[in-house]
Amino acid sequence: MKLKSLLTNQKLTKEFYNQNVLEVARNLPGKIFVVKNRNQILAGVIVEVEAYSMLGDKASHSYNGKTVRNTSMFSGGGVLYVYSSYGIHFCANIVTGEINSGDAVLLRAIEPIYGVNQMVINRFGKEIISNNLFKNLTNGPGKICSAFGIDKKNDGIDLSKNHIFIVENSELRDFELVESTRIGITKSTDLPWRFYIKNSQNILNK
DNA sequence: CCACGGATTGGCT
DNA sequence: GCCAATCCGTGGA
Repeated sequence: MKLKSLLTNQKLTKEFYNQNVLEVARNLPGKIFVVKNRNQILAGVIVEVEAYSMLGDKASHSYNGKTVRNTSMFSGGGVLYVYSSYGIHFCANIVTGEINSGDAVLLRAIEPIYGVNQMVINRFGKEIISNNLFKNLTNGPGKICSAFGIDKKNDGIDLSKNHIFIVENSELRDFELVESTRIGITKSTDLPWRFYIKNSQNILNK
């Protein structure tokens, strides 16, 4: 995809984000996540997500209601919710639904398409040449934030008004969406709220 | 005030 | 496959 084409693709709308969290989660794979900095574009195709909901989902940060950490989950569809994980990493979520929904979609894996060199530097602190590196760059929620330079300072931003956003994919090929239970959690493990693109090279635990 | 554990990752066995 | 790293939000005392 040409860079010009990518930047003229339409941003996902408030109407899209305001849908039910499962509807958004099923439709985010294939879309393009973009971080636009002063002199560079970092972008990739979303290939794996998980839905988290305040309602009936004990694994969700919002399950027990609004707190200091999860405030962004109550800010309405199209807001970014970033939290620190294990004190070491950051994870990024797309808030869905209306104000106070407490629902969000976790970005679990992305297939890089622009700014790969910069992502490598962001992740490893230096340039590394390796064929194997590409698959390992953004195939996890903490890795995505590291590669795209996302941290707590980006928590609560509106995806429609900032340098971080998601656009339609004008060159998307047909793909099969796989539904499964979520991974890395200990509560509500029965909910089939993980969605990923079948045969993607950028997903662990297929 | 304090103790606990987690929506992860990477290194070592 | 197993486990340490590392820290802060959260909830109970």
